[in-house]
Amino acid sequence: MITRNSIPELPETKRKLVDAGVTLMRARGYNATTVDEICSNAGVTKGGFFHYFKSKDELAKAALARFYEGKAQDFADAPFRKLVDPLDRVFGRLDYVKKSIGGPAQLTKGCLIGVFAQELSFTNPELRSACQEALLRTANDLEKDLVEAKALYAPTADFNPKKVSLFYVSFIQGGLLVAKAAESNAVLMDNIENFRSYLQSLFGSTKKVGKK
Amino acid sequence: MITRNSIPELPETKRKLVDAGVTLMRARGYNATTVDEICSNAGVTKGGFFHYFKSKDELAKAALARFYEGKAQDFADAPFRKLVDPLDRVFGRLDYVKKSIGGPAQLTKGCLIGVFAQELSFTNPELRSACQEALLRTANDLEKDLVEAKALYAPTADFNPKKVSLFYVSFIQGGLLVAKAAESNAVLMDNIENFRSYLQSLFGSTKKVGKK
DNA sequence: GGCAACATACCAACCAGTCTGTATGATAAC
DNA sequence: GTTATCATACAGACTGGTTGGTATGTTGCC
Repeated sequence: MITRNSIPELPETKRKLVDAGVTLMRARGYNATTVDEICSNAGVTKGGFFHYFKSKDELAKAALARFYEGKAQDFADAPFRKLVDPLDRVFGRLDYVKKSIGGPAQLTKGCLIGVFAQELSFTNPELRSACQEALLRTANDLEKDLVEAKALYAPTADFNPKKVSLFYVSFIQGGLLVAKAAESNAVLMDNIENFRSYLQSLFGSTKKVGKK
Repeated sequence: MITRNSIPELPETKRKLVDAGVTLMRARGYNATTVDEICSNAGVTKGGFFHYFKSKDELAKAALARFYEGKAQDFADAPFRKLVDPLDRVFGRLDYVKKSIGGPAQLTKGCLIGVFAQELSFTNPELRSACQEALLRTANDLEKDLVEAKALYAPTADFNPKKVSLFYVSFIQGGLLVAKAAESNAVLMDNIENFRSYLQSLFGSTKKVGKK
């Protein structure tokens, strides 16, 4: 379960531990990140850590939740949300993702959800399930706009908004992975443009495309 | 560097160790797989392991190479290679991937390249680079057919075969990741169909599509 | 007899988690 | 308003198990 309302009132120390966990585990993964590292990174000692978390595992759950909530919040507040046309929101989302990734030069730090899904799915059922939920919610977020846009502009078109949304989540996650290996975000940028082009073909040329 | 010609003549014991490494690390990742596990899985003791490998790290490199070579061999031998029409080969590849994944029910064990890329890119430069090379080669394999097909059927079309190939690698890797988290291959299957649909839009309706 | 191909025992480092201690602030008693 | 009580929030030393790697055999083949 990803609990909302967990953001507002975290003790300072606990929040620092979670943040350190997010940062370190994004880069090194779960197993390669030690509790001691998290502690020193957060400026806390072991006593502090285990005062707030029963185990390393539990911190990982908190880190995943915090990471997801943070991203969800970013997207909830993003400018493209205010667009009235659903298809504008779809393309606006792509623009927003591109912008938040930064230029091809800037290194992306990776997605904690993807990291955990890859590393822990076969060994940690709880975290696997949490990753699944986070990924599905991300897809669902796009799906809503896609359903609306389809009803409005291409009601008879032969595509499934849910599947297209999962396709979106897939190439983003895969793009992040390839970007890590290639030490370049160029792939991610290009992927988004390919997806944009695909969406344009699905919606015909009924609408103007996203800018830039 | 991924060395070819490493497949033919491996000592039986060494081969078993590498195979065990591939199997275990595909599921659990690098850090969560212990040398002892690999040994017992291969029916060898520690002495045997360190007789053939200087370190766990070196086995991982061998495992990655073997995994890639195996996959490359599969694709090199696949029936779609014999098709004379490049666009047929492109769609034939998609059919082949679908078939080798199996039905949505069957669980995919994941791609070692993706696992290593995710887990080790920031901590192990050598393996990161090896993953990059493996991913790029995979993309390049499709790219060749795509270039030919474009020259033949859509020479003026506005798409970049290299970028489309990396898009392909991305959604496959991302699809595998999501499939792990969701414990279902359905996403992968759907992704391939979406990509097929995208390719059809890129090539217009000039050619028949790949068969089911 | 010498070397490759292992087996077995062993070790030192590491690491998640524990235990005990202490500082601080709230609360209650008087 | 001062002291006793207690809980929270940590600090820091410690531990037991794990793990990558080593050192020392032993066996069979050329």
